[in-house]
Amino acid sequence: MTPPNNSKRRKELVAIAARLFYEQGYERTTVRMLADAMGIKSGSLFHHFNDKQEILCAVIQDGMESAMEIARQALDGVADPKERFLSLSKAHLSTLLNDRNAHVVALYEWRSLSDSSLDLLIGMRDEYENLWQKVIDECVEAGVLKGDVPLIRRFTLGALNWTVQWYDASGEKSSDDLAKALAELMGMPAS
Amino acid sequence: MTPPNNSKRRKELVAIAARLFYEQGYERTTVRMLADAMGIKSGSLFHHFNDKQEILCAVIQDGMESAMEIARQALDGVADPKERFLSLSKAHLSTLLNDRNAHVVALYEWRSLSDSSLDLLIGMRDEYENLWQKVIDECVEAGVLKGDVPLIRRFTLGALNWTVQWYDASGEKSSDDLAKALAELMGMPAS
DNA sequence: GTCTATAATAGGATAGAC
DNA sequence: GTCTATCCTATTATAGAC
Repeated sequence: MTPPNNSKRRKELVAIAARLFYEQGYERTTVRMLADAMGIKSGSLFHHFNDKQEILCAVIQDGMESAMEIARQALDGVADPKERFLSLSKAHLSTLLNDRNAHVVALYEWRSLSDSSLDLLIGMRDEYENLWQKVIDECVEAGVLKGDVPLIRRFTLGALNWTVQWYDASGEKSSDDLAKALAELMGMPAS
Repeated sequence: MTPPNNSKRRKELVAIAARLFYEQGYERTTVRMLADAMGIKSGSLFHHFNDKQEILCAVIQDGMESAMEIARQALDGVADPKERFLSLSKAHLSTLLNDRNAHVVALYEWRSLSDSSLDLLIGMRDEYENLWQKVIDECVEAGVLKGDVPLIRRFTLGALNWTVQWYDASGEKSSDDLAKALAELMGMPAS
């Protein structure tokens, strides 16, 4: 039987898998590659996970959880709608661009999940999007943004999520710089 | 030997491949699936293409070419910077959301290309991005947008490209509606 | 919890006839 | 240009010993 889902060892293995899935994509990463990176043989992998897809599910769960946690922290104690939007954007980009891996996988590899994994994770995704929805709602109510809130949320997350495709961590701009630039583009210059 | 790259038959096959790659992703699509959809046996596929990856390259080439053509048409005869931006956005979303397939594959499956295919295609991508760069440049010069132009281009294309992940063609909003909404969000309401 | 060994199959690609 | 037949390897997953 596989061990409990919250074992420390499993967490480590999931983090390693996240890195490989991030670097090469889920489908191109074989269980042998995973086992190698984990320092075990491929047969041993199946002591921790029932199948390959379950590893992906665990990675995505991990990515969503940490994104959620960092997002909540970022909003904690911040009251001004513009500031909340900026802080949430910084948190989002931070998980994507600095601590790359799990959150990126969570955004880009949904297609490879089984239906039952999808059921498990879709609630977490909705929860995260609701956080954004509320913050944008506050901005609209405060008059610093205008338009259809779900649409603004989707455009914003699109602009942010796409940074994964082009951002160069060794370049001049920090992920915080990007967040600021996006807020400015949307008519919310730093006050 | 494989036939010339511009044969009509090959174009048809590439379009079919584009649909499958769009629906399931490149890695999850097998050459047998491709052959089935094309109405031939898998062995026959290799009369038209040297290997699977070459099919992807052809699909992406196709996607970039048609996106480029539609973009040029959209800008033709339009002078006002704001109008040009809107028109280009509409064209981009139209190739992504209505005539889904090749352009979507072109955006999302770069990772699976071989180095030599990459060399071939990277120039086309740059050309397309340059088109956007110029239009945004014009907007900045006209004072309707402000900020770092490459950054604005990337955020804009991110917001647009991400629509693939959530857009529902059977919903109320057309792809043109989305383009308008984004322009408004960026402080360029229809005049 | 990890190992070795291996089963079972799927996947990309080729050869040669028609 | 397509078919049949098939090769060859990679891949996921299992079984049983330690």
